[in-house]
Amino acid sequence: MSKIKSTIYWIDLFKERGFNRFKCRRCGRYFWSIEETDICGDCKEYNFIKNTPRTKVDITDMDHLRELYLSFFEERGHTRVNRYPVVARWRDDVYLVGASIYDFQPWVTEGIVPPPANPLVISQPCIRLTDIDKVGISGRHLTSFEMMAHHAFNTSKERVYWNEETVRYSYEFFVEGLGIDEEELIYIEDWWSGGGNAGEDFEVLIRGLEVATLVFMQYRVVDGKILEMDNKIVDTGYGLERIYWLLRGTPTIYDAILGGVIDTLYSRLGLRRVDEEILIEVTRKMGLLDTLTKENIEAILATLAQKYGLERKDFERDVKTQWTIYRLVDHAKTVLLMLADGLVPSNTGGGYLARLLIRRAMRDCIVLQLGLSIYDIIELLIPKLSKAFPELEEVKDSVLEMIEIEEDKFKRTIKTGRRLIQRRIKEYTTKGIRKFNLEDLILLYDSHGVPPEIVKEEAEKLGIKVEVPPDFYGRLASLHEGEAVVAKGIEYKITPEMLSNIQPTRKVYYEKPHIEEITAKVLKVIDGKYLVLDRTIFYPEGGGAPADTGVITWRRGSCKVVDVQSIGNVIVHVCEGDLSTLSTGEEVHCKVDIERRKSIMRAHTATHVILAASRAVLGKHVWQAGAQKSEDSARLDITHFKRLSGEDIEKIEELANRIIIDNRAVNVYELERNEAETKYGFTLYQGGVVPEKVLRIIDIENWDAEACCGLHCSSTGEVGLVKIVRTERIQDGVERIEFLTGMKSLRYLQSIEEKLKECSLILNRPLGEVVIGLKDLLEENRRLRRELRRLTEQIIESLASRIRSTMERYKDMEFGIEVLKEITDLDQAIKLAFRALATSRNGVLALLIPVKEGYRFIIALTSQIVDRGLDARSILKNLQRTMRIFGGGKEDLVQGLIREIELEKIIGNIKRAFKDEYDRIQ
RNA sequence: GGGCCGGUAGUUCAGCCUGGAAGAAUACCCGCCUUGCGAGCGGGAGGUCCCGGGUUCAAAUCCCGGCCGGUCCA
Repeated sequence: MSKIKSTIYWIDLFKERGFNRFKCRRCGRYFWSIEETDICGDCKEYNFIKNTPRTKVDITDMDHLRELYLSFFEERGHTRVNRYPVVARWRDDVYLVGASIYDFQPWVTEGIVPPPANPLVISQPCIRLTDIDKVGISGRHLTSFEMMAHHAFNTSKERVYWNEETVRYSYEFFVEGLGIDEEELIYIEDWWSGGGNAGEDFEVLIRGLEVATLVFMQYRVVDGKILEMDNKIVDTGYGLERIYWLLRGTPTIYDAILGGVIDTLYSRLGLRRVDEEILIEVTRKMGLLDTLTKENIEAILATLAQKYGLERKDFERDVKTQWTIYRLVDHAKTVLLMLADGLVPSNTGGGYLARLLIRRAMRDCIVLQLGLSIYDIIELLIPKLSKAFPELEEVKDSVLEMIEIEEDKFKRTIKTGRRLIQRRIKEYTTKGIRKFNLEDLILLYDSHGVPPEIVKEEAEKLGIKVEVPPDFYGRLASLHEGEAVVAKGIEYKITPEMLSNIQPTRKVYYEKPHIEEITAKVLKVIDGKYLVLDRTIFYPEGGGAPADTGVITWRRGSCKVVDVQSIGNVIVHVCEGDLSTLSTGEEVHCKVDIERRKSIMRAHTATHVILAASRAVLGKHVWQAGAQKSEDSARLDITHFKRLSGEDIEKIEELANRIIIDNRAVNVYELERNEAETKYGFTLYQGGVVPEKVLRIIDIENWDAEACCGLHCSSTGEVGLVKIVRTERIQDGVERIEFLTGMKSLRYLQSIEEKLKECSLILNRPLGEVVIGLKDLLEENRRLRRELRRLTEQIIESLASRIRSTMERYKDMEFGIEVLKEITDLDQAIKLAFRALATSRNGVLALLIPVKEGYRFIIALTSQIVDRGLDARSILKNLQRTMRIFGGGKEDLVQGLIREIELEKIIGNIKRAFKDEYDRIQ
């Protein structure tokens, strides 16, 4: 991408303070520094470890540092904004928040919604899994971190601040806020792009460590072209953990931020730590590697082992153990943040990322045979983190339960995996293979979730070599490459441009949700199908609720409204009927199908009631994962880590109905966004609502509050009876609840009662005894089946002896042809045939069972006669020359169908075929 | 959202590719051996082959659809 030449990097402050511009001889980038140097901070090894920069404040812990930062910017005119959840529910392009700016994308950055405050300061927990493989090893990578940030949103109308002020703030924070010498600061000129936006930026480095990035976001990237935006956004990011590490000067970032937990783990496990001096050197070397491969890691370790005169294997194991513990603590913290914000582990979606982390951590524990589980670590972490995240205490129990369940699931996966491995190896040994097949290795992971490391461990115990190719996961990726992505079709041909000159539609359905009819003025008719009015009572499709239907009439005609869509802030009515007699400006009369509307309103209010009931019964981790309301039924998808039990459902149903009987008021009002978030928290955003500046709140008195644009009952009593009719697991971690409201619940119960009554009538038992009656019936059925089998055995036995006595002879062949009336099942006939042949040596027997097309038949041979060369299949072939006979089988048994009626002819043919074929083998 | 794997005796699974008599191990019941336990030996009982359709003379097996479970990727 071509960089735009810009004077944006030339900051007055630099001149004032004596910064000069240099070019790095390593990376070629320009940078600003007071001290003269030809190498930028990024290309140097760290030099703050065990040698921290001088500061004027003594930072006691991370909470202290965070507070210092936030209040520093508050004092400089920024409004403090609460952190957002790490689960990015307001976006559909990402699952997790990876930077503070994610909180404001796309609504604020695109200028659709004003920022919650301007300028603002925030400390946003972020999760990034892109460098997951470096975590632990590099000494500085984390899967979760806090991005402290000050943001300013400049528009063409309002300038807040830009490059000069931004750099000045950063300088002041480090030099005045923390009291670090200005000579320590290095500002590297760089370019940032991501999420469709781009801009120049400064990387701020102190002693080789990047502590902040200051981005001047002012371009949009479309098809590789860079276009200037109207909105210019100051997007900064100060790494809380990075800065804290800098001030602590510990060998790794993990020791700085989670040292206490790491110490506890070490003493609990009774393991030896790597010597600190050596660890520092390991970390320095690893920190400089761009990509970590097994080879370059081991090369470095080998060199160091030699340098310090250590046994290479021991040293490697100690270092790797230490890395693993770092990684475990890091992953555990990230998982904790995810789960605490309501992510439920799953086989799909965002929940999968939580599962992935948990499984990687568990795999490490197994491979290194640490007597540790991620559960223990999370238990240790909760008290440490609850100062910064007080909500952890609240969700502690369900988080720990989720972890427990995940651990069990993975253990089960490993257990099945071991069996699969053993089975493969059994196959190998019979075939004499000594090496594990790569295809099997891929299959085990891809289809069964067994990591290759586990396969290696298990298989090598059994003496089979396993080679895991270095690009194992890459091969998997290419395996999945060809998978198609299906694009969603666009339903209507109305674009926002076609509506650009039209005034926003007045939404009378919000003002008066209960009125049925209204008069409105025609603003535009598009394609003789789409009608735009100045005001409407037709609710458009949205938020999981379908559009209203109804009729519109005017002086010379009328039409049906079949769908309603909201495009921008214009409501478009999709009509069926002749609109040609309609002219712009004409008055029309609108009438909605009010019964249908009321049904949907009941379903909508019930959805809120049930969601809150689910949270009350199951826990705070329950979030709405989707919802659909229709005239006839409704469904709500909730996140939950277990299948809903019958008891769970009963409790939810009961609680929901209690709230309805209470007849609580459903209040609808608008609230300024920040105020709403402070008052209710992020549980407001259940239905994937756009967080606008002003939110429409649906508040069920002392029960539930959600931002929602739907139409609701005015009190819960209007919902009527709520009946959950079905639950379904739509994916791991998401349960679907289908329910009915009002009269439909009653009708449902009535129809069930009706069916029960019918059962009672059929079983001839009172209603209360149908279950017992049914059980008795099934038991009797089983008993009769056994009885039937016993009797059939007897019949077979007696038929067999009858057949034996009627067998005829041809030369030394015994043969028989029998028509069975006592048996209808072909399998029983086969049993009978071999039973009858048991006493004969050279025997062949045909059994016929009459059916409507003719005769089902089998022909069975004794093994002796087969040994002598007679083949049942050639007898069949012989018969096919004279009869319409279909079938097949093995040498001693053929079966099939004879499509002939005349029995005597059939028997004659079979008899002749027996003799013919016997003669042929003589 | 997409891909892959699986559903057979109480349990763990084989059989499926290549259609033709539903199997093994284990647990269970009975007997024998043993002072007793463990174990061993012999025998017995245990099945809606997930459900529905299709192909076929014939389906656990092949095809389509559904349900359920597992798993990987985004």
